[in-house]
Amino acid sequence: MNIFVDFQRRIATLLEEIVAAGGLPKTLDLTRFTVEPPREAAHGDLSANAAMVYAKEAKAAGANARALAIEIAAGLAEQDDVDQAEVAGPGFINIRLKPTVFENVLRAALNEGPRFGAGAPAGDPVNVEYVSANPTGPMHVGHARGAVFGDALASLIDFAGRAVTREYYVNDAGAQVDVLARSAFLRYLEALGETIGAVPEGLYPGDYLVPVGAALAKEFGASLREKPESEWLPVVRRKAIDAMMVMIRDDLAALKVRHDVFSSERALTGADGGKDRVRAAIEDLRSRGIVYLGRLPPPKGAHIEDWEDREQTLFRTSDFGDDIDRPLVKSDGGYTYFAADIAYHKDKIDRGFRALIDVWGADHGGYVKRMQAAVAAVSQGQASLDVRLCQLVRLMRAGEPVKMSKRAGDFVTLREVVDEVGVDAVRFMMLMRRNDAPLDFDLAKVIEQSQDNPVFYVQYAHARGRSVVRQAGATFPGFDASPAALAGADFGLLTDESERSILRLIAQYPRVVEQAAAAREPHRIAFYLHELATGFHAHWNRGKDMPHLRFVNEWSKELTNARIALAVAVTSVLASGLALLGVNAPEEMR
RNA sequence: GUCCCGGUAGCUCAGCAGGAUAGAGCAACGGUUUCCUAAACCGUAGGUCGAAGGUUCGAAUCCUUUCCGGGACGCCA
Repeated sequence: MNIFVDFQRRIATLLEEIVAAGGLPKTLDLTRFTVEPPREAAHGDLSANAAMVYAKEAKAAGANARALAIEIAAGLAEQDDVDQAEVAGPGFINIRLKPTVFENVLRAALNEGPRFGAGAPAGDPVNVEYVSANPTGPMHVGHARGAVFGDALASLIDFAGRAVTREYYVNDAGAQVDVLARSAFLRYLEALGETIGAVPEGLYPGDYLVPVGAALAKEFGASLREKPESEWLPVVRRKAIDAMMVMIRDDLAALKVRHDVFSSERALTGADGGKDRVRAAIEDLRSRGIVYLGRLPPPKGAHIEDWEDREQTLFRTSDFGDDIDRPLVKSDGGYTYFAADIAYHKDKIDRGFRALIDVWGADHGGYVKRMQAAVAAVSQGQASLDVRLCQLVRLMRAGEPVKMSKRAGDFVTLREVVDEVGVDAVRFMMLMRRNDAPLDFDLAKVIEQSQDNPVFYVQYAHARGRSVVRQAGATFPGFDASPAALAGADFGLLTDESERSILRLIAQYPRVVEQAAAAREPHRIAFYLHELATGFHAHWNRGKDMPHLRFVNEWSKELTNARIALAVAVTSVLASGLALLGVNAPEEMR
């Protein structure tokens, strides 16, 4: 139940009547105006800007914004659940609702429970791809942001009513996995008793490959040692990639990030047998005349030592909005990463997806246009790709930047941070920030100030609400706190202004969900939850000075019923929002 | 040189398709614990929304120019 959408519709109906009466042109776009909660409580419960938006059109019929507003307001004022509709300022229509509206919202929140705020199923299924960290080592803190963001975004879109598939693209086909294999082979030799000394430049030095080497030694004994690289490399590579993916899946689980589908780049290329779908995708484009042999100008800015001007296989991405055309085949005959990525996105489209979302790090920003061009080309304009860029996390330790590099081997792993500050704090902190704003993540600070982290504030509100419900049970033996029982309470007893303001916040939840999903901005949920928690804490504290405002009133079970209903609705919405963010909603704080 | 993302209170950040007197947390200062958990609450103070033009009833928000910071522009992934 979304009262904002409801009134948007009602005003649209009134506008249609005005159009029919000749007061506005027939071509009116009825989606242009908004119904929103006014910033000032004094302005009522809802505010609509319709009259100002259509002022120009009204002028043609001899009216102005205020006259139009007065007409709309008059129509609204006649409706049963509208207490008052008045025109203010340049033409705002401020609507004050009868209490029954909010009582119905409360009832809906209780009856619908965890589904309150969910959107009706609508729209194309969405494919959300996120994380896609290379299978060459454990996840580090830098990966966490995109992982948490993508996971929460997927949950949000799903809750808002669109089917979502959560996907991870495993980059298991490039040169980096050969490096991984050589690095693992070194550890294998080490496990066989050889002294390997320092890990050579260009290989991954991390300790996490030690167990992989040991497992290889256990499985193959010394048999791999005598073989040429061309023979052992595919074997070691397979084992190492599998081990890395197990590790990454564990890291994801620790961060409570889940995926439905893991897609392998290697499988697309047919490198281990099977159909070469990269080639198929390129051939498809070639047959349509958008792949050709040509030359590219040398890149500007960054000077490249070994730039060679040569004829190469190019994809005419510039026909689809990219700046220049892009190469598909490397000089050694292999596919570029881009070529494989085209095949991968084509695969998603072939699986029926028209709406694609990719979550990338900001360092891939330069890649957006060409990928969108590719999706447009491959789908013949039927599919769209939305890329959400997460600015890189600057990891700090007491004000000092910490370098994060797999090669250096001194990166801070995701696991270390999760173990230290907890998954809830990591997730909430990352989701309290817009994805396209940079984030300084100071380890020392997060650990030291974890008490001040907003996640505890919101979780505490939930725990406090649950405690209140338990308290009601202690005061009234056999108290029935089930939503069904509470939905029958007399909500007319909730007359205090701070109770009403909490009800207003609850009524906003469906709107926040809808808009956060449409804007693809999970952080709006986090901010909303903080606001709801603030309202709840504030109201709770008023009960200290004014005992008659407490949730549990031993002298009135009716009043207690109504207020516990409010508390249950608040905890229900908090739990719902926290679930979208993947953060635990505790029964009590320890 | 081109492209992308930022620039809002001392600090970290919100600001919802352009809406009414720009908000929150932290830090600062002053209060509140016989009372459903003080991991909380109340109050005070703090802002030329980087700058300049433009669009209109109205701009932190849209457009142009410009300054500052970060990132990307290679057959890497």
